[in-house]
Amino acid sequence: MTKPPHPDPRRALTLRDVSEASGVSEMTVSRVLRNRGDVSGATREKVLHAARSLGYVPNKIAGALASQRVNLVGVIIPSLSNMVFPDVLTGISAVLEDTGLQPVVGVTNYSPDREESVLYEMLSWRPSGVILAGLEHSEASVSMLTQAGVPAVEIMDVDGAPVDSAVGISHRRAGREMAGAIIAAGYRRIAFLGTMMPYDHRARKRLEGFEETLAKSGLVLADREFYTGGSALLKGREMTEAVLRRTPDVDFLYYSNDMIGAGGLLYCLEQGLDVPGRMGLAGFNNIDLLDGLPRRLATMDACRKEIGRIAAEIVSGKRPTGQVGGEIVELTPRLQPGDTIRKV
Amino acid sequence: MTKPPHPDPRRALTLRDVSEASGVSEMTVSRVLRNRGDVSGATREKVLHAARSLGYVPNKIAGALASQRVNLVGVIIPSLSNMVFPDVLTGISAVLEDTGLQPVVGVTNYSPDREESVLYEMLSWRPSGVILAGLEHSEASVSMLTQAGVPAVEIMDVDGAPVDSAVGISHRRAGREMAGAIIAAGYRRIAFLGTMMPYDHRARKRLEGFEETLAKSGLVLADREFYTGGSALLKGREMTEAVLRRTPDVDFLYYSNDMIGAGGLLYCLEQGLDVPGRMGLAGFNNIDLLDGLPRRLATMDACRKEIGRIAAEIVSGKRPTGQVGGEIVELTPRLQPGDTIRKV
DNA sequence: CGGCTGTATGTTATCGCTAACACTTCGCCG
DNA sequence: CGGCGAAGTGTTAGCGATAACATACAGCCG
Repeated sequence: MTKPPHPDPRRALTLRDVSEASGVSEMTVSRVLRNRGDVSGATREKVLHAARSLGYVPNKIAGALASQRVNLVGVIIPSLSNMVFPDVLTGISAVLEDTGLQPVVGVTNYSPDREESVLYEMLSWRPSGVILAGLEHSEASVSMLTQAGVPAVEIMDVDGAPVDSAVGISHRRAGREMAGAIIAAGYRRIAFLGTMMPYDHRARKRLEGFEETLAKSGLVLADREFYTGGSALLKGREMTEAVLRRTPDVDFLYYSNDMIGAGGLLYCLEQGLDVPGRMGLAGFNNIDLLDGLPRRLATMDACRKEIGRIAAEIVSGKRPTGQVGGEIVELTPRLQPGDTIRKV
Repeated sequence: MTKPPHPDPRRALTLRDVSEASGVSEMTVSRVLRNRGDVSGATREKVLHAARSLGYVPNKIAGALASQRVNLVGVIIPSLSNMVFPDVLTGISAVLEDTGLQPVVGVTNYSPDREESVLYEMLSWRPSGVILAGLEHSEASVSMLTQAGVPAVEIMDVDGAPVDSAVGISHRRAGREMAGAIIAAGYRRIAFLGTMMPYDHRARKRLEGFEETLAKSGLVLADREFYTGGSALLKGREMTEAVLRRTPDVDFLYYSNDMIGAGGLLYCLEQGLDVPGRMGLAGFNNIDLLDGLPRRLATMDACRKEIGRIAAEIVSGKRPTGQVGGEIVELTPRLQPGDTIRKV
């Protein structure tokens, strides 16, 4: 059997193949492909041509092992179907794009155990940074993060102590401010409708802040309703119906997210309720979807893209930070009164 | 300076650290951590204890290089904000979970150039398979895929020739069937509202199939309207308003996706139009959101989870396929008439 | 009790690439 | 015109793990 023009096609190409095809050393090929060091124009052309015509794709595994550098950033979030996280990812990608870093996404489904294993898996690839949602993590996760020796940014929340850096808003404060606005508008029989998830700490903190401010005005929640899973829009409807049946005199519905809020709003409008006169509504997150609703739901912007951007700046060392350790960036959520709270 | 109990904490731990801490060879540690080969119970315990107490996280980069095996599967999709792709990912993850493989997601924003660079980046990590949306790719992408020597599954679409395997539905057929149902219900002045994106090939194919069937009944589109970017729900409203103003006598609105369809539906109901009597509507995808709408939009299920599942089975070699090369799996989209098409 | 089998462990040689340094040529200056 | 710096290229030695083979030590049989 004679030597074929291309060696065994099942074997992946290596630097050596390119080096042989172009008549220079592997090192020079490596330099050309990474744009590093001095290489003459003629050699560069030769090498690039050979690499392209062979269809060579560098092996980053070997490269990373040799250089002890990995251009990946782990991003760990609870869910993709939440609308919220794609926005954060957009912010992250926008910044990372011109740093040579690349985000790798892991999803936990709000489970601390899954978070731990996703984190373990990610760290085993030795990323140059990690961004993860929330401040609550298993003990093992925290110790992995500190051991890892790379920047870790906890995002979305600042109510607590981060392992390293944190970027987010205070959900307690968001809850308090929303309660304040609702009370100021004159509503008094207020119900909460939200997720059941024991691990949605941010929704929990918003509720805590919310009730705290109600209490200061001598109020307590008139009713509360929780859900898990399913189409959020539909759940919003169903929960709203349940609350209105059970507690007909409520005058305000505070939802833990915009999606169920939108469902509730559609339901109220169908029922012919006077919104915001007889009934006020508010959600949380300021998702795009709201723009298309018959009426703009009151909500609070969670600064999602901004959070992503800043987190990415921190992991990529782009931030003009003087300090050695982590930094905490608290953003301010903006109340969007929309059309579902009475004007004062 | 004396030797500290733990060596330089900035240096990441290696097998050697664990091996020294437990008094066995690196090889034995490696065997324990991978559950491979025969290791005595006593040694296993010793090693596991040492690894845990040190907080050792294996270096998969080195492992992958040595074993020439990478437990990653690249998944390349156009967008995360589309609602569609998270479902596909769910299907993929569900299957991969018990194969030891892990999906890594890349997003192209419907740009062939970005697709090419995302693919290049992924292949440079030598994944054990690639799943990517659509059958249309740049020449370079196709050649990378064939060269890579790993299973490649093109998903969502089967109208065309795949590089290796394909799993999806025929969008031409979906368009034809929807047109058939609409005509059968007696609608005649039909408009199309959809994405402008030149690279949304699947929407294009649906429209082609749709017009084809219209033509067979001697019909042509009464109007068409396109959009790019923005909140899809809002765009659906705006486009619908534009069409109704421009062509008041249309009696059916066919949307390229459910989200804009939902916006259109809300608009029509607000205008007090008789749906589905005076005006019929249909979308595409059967997204969850529809469950919460005042009326159920007619749509067609794109079998998203199923597609993800089967694609994952193919890349993981779980499929009882006899053939050597790729296989093509065509799923059948199901028409969901909902409440926005007249019953015949 | 020699030799054989099998279990439990250690040794050696990569995997494909890059850091660090060594080595040529030049050109240019004193 | 000898020497020195810079530009361009090559050589060597790992990076941290695993495959494949080698070894050690039981137990067991004829």
